[in-house]
Amino acid sequence: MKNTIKVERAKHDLTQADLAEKIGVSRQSINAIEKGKFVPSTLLALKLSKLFDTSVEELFLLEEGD
Amino acid sequence: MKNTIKVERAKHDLTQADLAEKIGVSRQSINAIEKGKFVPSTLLALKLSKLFDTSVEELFLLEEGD
DNA sequence: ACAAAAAGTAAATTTAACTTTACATATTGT
DNA sequence: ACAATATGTAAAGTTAAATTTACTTTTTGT
Repeated sequence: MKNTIKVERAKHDLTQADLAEKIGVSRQSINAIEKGKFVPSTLLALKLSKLFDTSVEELFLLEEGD
Repeated sequence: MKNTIKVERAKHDLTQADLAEKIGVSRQSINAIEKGKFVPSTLLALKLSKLFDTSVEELFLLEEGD
């Protein structure tokens, strides 16, 4: 499972802390998600896709073995 | 958080057990998700939207307070 | 170069997703 | 009505998501 959060964050000029605050999670959670340490809940995924005006499918990409 | 899994399942003529097997979770998980007892992981949400040929956004709907 | 801001990391804990087993109720076909 | 299939539910347990605190490293601005 890959994700494009770092890129979207750059497009929207947000720091990890900014993003964390906007969607109501800890900064470390954003960092961990970007680094692929875990996959966020559907709730978070939806909030992220909404904020970035994209889709969950574009933000989170299924890979072989998922 | 609402979801339209029951409807999609009907469209595709699948039982809860059928769907559970197809995406690799227990039947009770499907039932619990349909009943709104919990929100599935992003991984499951993506598998469901793929199987039903729709989007996570259409399958899972954010509500007030989410 | 220096300071400040941003990002990375990690251990310990809490909360939520998901499983298993097991049984109860509802629906459908004959 | 009866049997089979499908759905609902619940308790107990496991796994994964997310938090908190706290510290280190990297990046950016002046």
